[in-house]
Amino acid sequence: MAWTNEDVARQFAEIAALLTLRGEDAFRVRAYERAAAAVGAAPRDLAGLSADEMTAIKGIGASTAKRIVEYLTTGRIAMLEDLRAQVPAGVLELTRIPGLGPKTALLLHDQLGISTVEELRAALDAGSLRGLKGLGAKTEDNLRQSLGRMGAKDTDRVPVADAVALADELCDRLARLPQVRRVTWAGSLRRMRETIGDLDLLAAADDPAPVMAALRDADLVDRILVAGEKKTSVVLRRGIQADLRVVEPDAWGAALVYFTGSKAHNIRIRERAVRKGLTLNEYGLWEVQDPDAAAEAAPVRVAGSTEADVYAALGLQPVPAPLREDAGEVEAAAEGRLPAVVTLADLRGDLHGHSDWSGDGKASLEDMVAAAAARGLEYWAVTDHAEDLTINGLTRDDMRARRRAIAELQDRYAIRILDGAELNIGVGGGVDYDLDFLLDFDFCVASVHTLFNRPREEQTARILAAMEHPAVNVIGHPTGRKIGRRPGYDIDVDAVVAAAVRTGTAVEVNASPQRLDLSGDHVRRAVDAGALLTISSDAHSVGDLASLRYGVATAQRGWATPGGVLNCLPLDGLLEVVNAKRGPGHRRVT
DNA sequence: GCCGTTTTCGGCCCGACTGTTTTCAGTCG
Repeated sequence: MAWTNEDVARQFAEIAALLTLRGEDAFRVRAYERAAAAVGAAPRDLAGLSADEMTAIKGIGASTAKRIVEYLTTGRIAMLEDLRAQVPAGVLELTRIPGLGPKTALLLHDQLGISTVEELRAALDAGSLRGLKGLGAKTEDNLRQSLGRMGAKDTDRVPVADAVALADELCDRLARLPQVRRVTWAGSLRRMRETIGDLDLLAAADDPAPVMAALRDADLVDRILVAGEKKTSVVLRRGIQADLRVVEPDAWGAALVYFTGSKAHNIRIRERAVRKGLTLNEYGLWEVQDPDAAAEAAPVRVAGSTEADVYAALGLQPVPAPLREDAGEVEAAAEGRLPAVVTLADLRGDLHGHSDWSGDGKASLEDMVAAAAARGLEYWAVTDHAEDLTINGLTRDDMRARRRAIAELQDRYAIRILDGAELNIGVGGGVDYDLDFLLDFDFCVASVHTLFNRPREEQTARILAAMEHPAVNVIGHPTGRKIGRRPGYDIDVDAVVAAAVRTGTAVEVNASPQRLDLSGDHVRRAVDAGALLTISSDAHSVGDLASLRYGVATAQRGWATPGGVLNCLPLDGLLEVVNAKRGPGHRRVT
């Protein structure tokens, strides 16, 4: 049961979807959706919890806890099996067609017996949808178009870094319009999720019409989905959807809160507004109108021009965007115990990077050092691959030669160049070279690069063994996942995190947008356990150093503070940690 | 189905846009 929480979350999400299709009470549906989210974000593995401990998690009640226990003990949830038996599998698939929701799916099934996408296609061709209540020619047309595009790459989520580039481009263009006072991107992109489903753009302008027109007419746009007064949606040629909202400047803060989400976070703070006798929408935080008041009485806006105003008026600390996932941040903000999360400016160095001494490095050592220095870093560790990685690794002689190159560069650059290596964790937990040779390095990352599909116990034991080594300072990309390409290898993250605390080894937040490893959820577990993190670019080129922002955002999503991040320490503090790991019997790093 | 510093019962966030309708349902976020 490697991914218990994710498994359970999926079961609940499916229950919610099937209940919706059955036309069940919307609040019951939401309860299951909320339970799915709560389980997915839970800081501990559910397998180790009793039903009582589960209900302590917000969003898990007696009923859902019982179903979790049922799933953990029997591997199935009877309620879900019943639902599956009642709703043909294809009907759920129908709702994945854009513009086709549960009501229409149910109508198609009940009236025409349609329960697969193929049957819908045939029904459209045969013209048998005509005459159905509420389905006119236009809807028929839209469905035909949607079906035509199913299977096209439209629906794929894009990596966060690609989305940032696209969103920046669109914002730059809109910012040039004379009507636009402010423009930015919001949504899951601002929360810095790992992948992005659509781009949410927000602009402040007194006259929205020209701004809407500018997006509709942009050459990046493939087609227009929605063209309203306050909202425009388009699909970009790149295949991703972009939504634009334009508000008056006084509503900027409230609109930014609304448009940043997450949906669950918004619901949470809107409920809080209601309890305070207020109502929150994208135009502001308002006093609730007295129903007896004169119809022409102007509504009173309590807050709206900045996000901080809106949160303050709700009695909340301002919540950094990456934390807005309804994972306890609202409660923490209400109690004034929101963490001061790590920021890019807190990073004093980068502890994982490559030069072209590694076979896969794309820039010279000096170019990398210069680039790290230009970013204002105090230290940079060059951690080229070690000899066991036969394709890219450096022999001992290579490492000695590189050491001379570092010394020569060090004379000319103020930034401290740490002589490092990225070691390979062997199948038994051993690493490259020998102890004596390893103690000549200043800093070592150790990572798994081979044999990804070992059993969980073996894979975990392998990493734990490497953590015991006095020269291993951090475990690189601890789960080995590549986003959208391969899942992580099967390890017990909680055990790794516990060992990190015990051995004084850090765990990496690899900032490469294709890794983001640890993930935000795993970071949260590490933070809760008190493990030390590194936020490292794993740069293989000069440009890769810019990835640090994604590592920082991932650490923020896991509630990490500068105090829990090794490379937020000044150089002497960092070296103290390295020497502490080595223990008294071994050579010191100075 | 969940939840409570007004509540253990009766609430549960709020709005834009489209299409098919003469006042609103469905979908989406």
